[in-house]
Amino acid sequence: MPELPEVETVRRGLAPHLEGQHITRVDQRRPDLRWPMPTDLVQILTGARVTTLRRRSKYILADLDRGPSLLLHLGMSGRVRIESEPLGQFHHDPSILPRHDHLVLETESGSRITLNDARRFGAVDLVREGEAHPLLSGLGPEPLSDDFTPGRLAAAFAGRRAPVKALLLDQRVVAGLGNIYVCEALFRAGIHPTRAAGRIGRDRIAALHGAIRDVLAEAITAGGSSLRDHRQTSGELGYFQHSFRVYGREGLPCPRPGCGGTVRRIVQSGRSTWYCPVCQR
DNA sequence: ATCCGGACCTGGTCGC
DNA sequence: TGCGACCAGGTCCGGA
Repeated sequence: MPELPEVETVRRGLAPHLEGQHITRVDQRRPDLRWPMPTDLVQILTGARVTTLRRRSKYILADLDRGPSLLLHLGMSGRVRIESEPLGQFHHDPSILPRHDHLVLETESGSRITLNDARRFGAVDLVREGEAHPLLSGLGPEPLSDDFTPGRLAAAFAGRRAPVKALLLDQRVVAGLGNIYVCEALFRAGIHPTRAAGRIGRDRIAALHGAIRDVLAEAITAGGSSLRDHRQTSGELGYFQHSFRVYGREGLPCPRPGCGGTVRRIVQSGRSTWYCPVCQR
């Protein structure tokens, strides 16, 4: 489900409940999600203190005061639930069925953190110190960091005949984008999603670079608003879904003033793409 | 090397 | 109300 902004929102929601806290109890309810969880997961986590919660791409990393870091990925349907009330008194969201609660952490301050993932495309793993973890080692630059530059994007696009949409979904090119924010960034940059990446001019790549940063930053801000309102800490889309300009808006008018186009949906390598055929070229 | 389609899962929605 | 078809925010893998 979650792309970079949703994962960042989950991280921010989780941080006050985890950072500095000892994990007092761990309940692992199945051996695997997409892959097997480490056999020593419960042993490593129980009694450990979380020092820092970080995010890399769509992964949340909890550094521990002992040994490895905990790695979480929410896949398509992963959610995190935070409960501070004792069991039994908590009136939880009925849309999150306890049926798919796979991992539960309790902290010394009494928070209970539950990973729920119906489709089980998510992942839980440990990253040993100094290890080049296979899920992390191939990742491209963090889009909101200084590592992500127009030049680097241009270099990744050079000579490539694949549609620009496919390359933006490739986590080796830039990390953290998914279907939604790729559609939204291409719309903002006025670039047609089927255009061969290698045939986009430098100025338009620079515009795309800016659009990627803008849309992610705005979505994170909106996620933060959701957090302050206690609307969502779980990985669901926050307020920003009301700001989508093309995603999911087939048949609606293009929001660009004066454009007059109609948002279209096509399918590219099995996934829906929404765009405006008039102002995206 | 690059590109694409299929695979992994469950649940929600829509049309009949 | 029931049932099948189709769709979904990710990403790894294998074959062309």
